[in-house]
Amino acid sequence: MPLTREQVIDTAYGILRDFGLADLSMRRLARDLGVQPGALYWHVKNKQDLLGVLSVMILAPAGVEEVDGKVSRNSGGSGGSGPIGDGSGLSTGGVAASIEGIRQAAKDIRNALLAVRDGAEVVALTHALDPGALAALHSLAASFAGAGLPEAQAEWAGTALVHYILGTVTDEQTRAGLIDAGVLDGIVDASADAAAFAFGLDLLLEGCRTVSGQAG
Amino acid sequence: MPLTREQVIDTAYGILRDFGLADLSMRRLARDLGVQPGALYWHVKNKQDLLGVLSVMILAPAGVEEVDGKVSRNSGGSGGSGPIGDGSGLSTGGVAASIEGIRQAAKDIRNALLAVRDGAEVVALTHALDPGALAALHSLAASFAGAGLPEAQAEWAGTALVHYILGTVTDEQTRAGLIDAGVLDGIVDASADAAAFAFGLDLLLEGCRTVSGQAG
DNA sequence: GGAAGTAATTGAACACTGTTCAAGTATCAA
DNA sequence: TTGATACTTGAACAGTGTTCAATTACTTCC
Repeated sequence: MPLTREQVIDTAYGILRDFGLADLSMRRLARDLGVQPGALYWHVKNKQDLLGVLSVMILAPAGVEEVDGKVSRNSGGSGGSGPIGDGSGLSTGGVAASIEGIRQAAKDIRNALLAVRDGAEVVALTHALDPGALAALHSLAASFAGAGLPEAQAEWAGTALVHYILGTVTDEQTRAGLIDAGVLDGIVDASADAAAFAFGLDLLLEGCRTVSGQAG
Repeated sequence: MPLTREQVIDTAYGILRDFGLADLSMRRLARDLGVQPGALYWHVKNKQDLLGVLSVMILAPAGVEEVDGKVSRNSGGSGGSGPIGDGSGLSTGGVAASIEGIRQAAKDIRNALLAVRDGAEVVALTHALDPGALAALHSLAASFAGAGLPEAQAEWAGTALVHYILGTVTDEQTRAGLIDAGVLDGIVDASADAAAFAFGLDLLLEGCRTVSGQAG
């Protein structure tokens, strides 16, 4: 039977997950599928298009679903959802609840990125070429609107958080990759990374609380 | 007369500044110097080494000087320095003064990055492979220690800020590049970008103030 | 069953990338 | 002038993403 787009994407995802972005070349992908490189371009527009699809897959466990253009959050990640996330897409609680929801969403996104090698880099690449293409990031950024900030500021806060997440996790994974390759020595301290991430998140969200309090 | 390392670096800097990272290939660089590509490798270890040097040059206007291993800040950027920056490398004022100094340093770094095409991307690349290689970023991160935060938290805050700066400015420049290339439409609104950056910076620094106040 | 038409794949090529290295050429000191 | 050092060349290696005419596989219709 002929090659399908699904096979191409799944195999690409497997290479990325297990070997990283550097190993995900069109030729390597074709070889793994037992096919010539040109064949891939029947199923996929180009490599960036493929990475875009992979970005969505990477972020899927973070629990954003798109149905008929409506976006709702689904309490992704491991463990119970926080005090928010009723699935309506509209915040029901107050400012405090919103901020806690954002915190949880940020952590969910980080976990999703960490589950795939170079996940953050791939997502950052896709996001750079087309912010708004990734629902998970877009809805995270949008959720600041329900946190007591005026429109412009809410947008700015959202992009700040997205940049922080992608930058931090990209660094974590780059460091892990270098250590893994023997270029850098040291050990990967996952709990330290998690603590550092949580602290930076605290700063942003505390700042958000303060600013929204004084200029609501 | 023979080619010098300085010529190589200066020409590379010129290509980067005027045409961007995509145009800075070793072959293009060699062509501009009227030389074969192999000749470059007598003066420069490899491309990453070259980018490392360029990163230092890009950040130079942000006003960090390295003399005998000691790092001091030199009130870079346009306009007068803030209430800090006495050049001793040690903060003399209180927490508030430190935070204002950090804010100014962050803005200076952003301006330095914006002055060169893809400046943020180049610096981010260098920083990823070796954090601590770039004095300007390192000293910015270190300056949180004088802002009333315990050691571990100060380090986390520093890396958070660095990630925020590099991520945000990389995005600004990528967007500008895409618009310039006609891939994306819209106009570059520099003042909006500056306001967005300043707001994200506010969040981080306000958060820092709050956290340092409750857990000094 | 055979012809027609579409769907999919091949294989080769294009225009690049960073990097290496034996061989050759300048340049300078003895 | 010889010898050594400094530097450059030209070619090659091993890749990269992408395109496209020609070819094969598969399905549909008569």
